[in-house]
Amino acid sequence: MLNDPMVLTPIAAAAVPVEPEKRIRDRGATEKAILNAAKSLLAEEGFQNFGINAVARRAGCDKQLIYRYYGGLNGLVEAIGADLGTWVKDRIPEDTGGMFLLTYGDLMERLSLLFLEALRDDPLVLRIVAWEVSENTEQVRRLSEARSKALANWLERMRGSLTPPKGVDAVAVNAILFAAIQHIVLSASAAEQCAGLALKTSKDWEKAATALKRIVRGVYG
Amino acid sequence: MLNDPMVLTPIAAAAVPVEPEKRIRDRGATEKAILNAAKSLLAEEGFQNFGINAVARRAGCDKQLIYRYYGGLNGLVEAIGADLGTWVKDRIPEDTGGMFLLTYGDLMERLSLLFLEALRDDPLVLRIVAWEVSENTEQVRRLSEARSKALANWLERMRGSLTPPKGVDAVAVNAILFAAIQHIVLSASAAEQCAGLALKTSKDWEKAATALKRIVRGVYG
DNA sequence: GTTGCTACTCACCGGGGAGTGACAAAACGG
DNA sequence: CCGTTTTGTCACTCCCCGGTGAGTAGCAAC
Repeated sequence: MLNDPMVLTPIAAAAVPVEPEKRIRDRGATEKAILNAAKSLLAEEGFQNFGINAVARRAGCDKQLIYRYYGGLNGLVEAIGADLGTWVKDRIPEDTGGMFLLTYGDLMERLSLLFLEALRDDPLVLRIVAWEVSENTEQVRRLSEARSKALANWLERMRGSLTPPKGVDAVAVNAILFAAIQHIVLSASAAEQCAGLALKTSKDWEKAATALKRIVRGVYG
Repeated sequence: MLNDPMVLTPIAAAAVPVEPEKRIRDRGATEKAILNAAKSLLAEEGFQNFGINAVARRAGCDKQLIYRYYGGLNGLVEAIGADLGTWVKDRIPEDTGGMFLLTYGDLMERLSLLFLEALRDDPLVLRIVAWEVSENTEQVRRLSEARSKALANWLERMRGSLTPPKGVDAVAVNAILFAAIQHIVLSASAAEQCAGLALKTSKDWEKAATALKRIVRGVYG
């Protein structure tokens, strides 16, 4: 009643006979295309418009394939999360550039700034952070866990034999420090400012970095 | 074809003749009901499921009234934002309890903790903060502005004649401090932890507060 | 060939969202 | 009393979502 394919299809097919743009049959490539589509979609649009349909559209394939290859959105998100385990390591130089890190304060100052930089130019992870504080589903919880575990691990490995000053709860302080960094970058990406502090130009960011250093030095000396 | 009201309606009407539960006609009350519904919905469910239909459902009225009285969701959000201007003032004691705040450090320590507390038990504002870092629409931007303006104002008023230590960019440092607080509370509400720091029991929170104090004292002395 | 597997597409379903126009009924003004 | 305005309700359209079942196109072995 509404649509009669037997009438419509031949006409359409005749009107647009070419423009095949045939997707070559390659499961591996398609899977990658889907994963990349998902990542870039998440990075560019955020979790708000993140859905099966949108990913399929961007990947240029049918959503059915997402169900088949990843078992739906959940599986796809999990696949994204898998990369997260190595994010910090990949993003941040393992050796801190031959610097002499004599004290725990030296270390944390350096790591804070590195983390800030890394977050600043990884929109995907940034969106995930935003997601983590906005939703509390199994999906997101897994992402969150993967990320925080990797982070803790990384911190531990970088620490080496350095120890924080006596009487300072380093876990708590570091959590606050990293929370601050995440929120600053989040705010900046959403509104180009945070609590009255402009975060647009590189000059703005220098100010933020200086303040951050000061804070770190304040606690850790 | 699908539904024939002429057949169905009389039957239904006859079957359920009573149960009037008549909404009394009172525009003011209805407006308030809508606004409260919107606020509580936002506070409890977050911005994700925040929409005309949901608000109307919760308010127990027709969504048409939201369009009529508030001009749609935008207007409604703006009405919510209007309260935000006075949030800090309402939530936090004007006089800091007869305390002796001798230094800028004293002040900021106190304000930080107060802010933390205030955020912790105001789910609505917390959700708005999450919204601010997740979306960048005109709607949210207005909320954000109202809030940050009020915050800056409040800080300024509380500061009085106290001045930060020389050489410290108080604006930047405070932005980072408040960012940290916001993110900690956000994280806690979403995952009961932040960067490996548990944030569930009051003991956990004491640890966080102690660390925060240390940080503040570190920069401001 | 034709049989069978794999990669892929299509058309459709139910559901819920935003938004709108027409209507019912109470309240008000004369 | 009657007409108008205000207040509230209903029914409907359009759109997009997630999900699924049925079908198509390439490809390889027999």
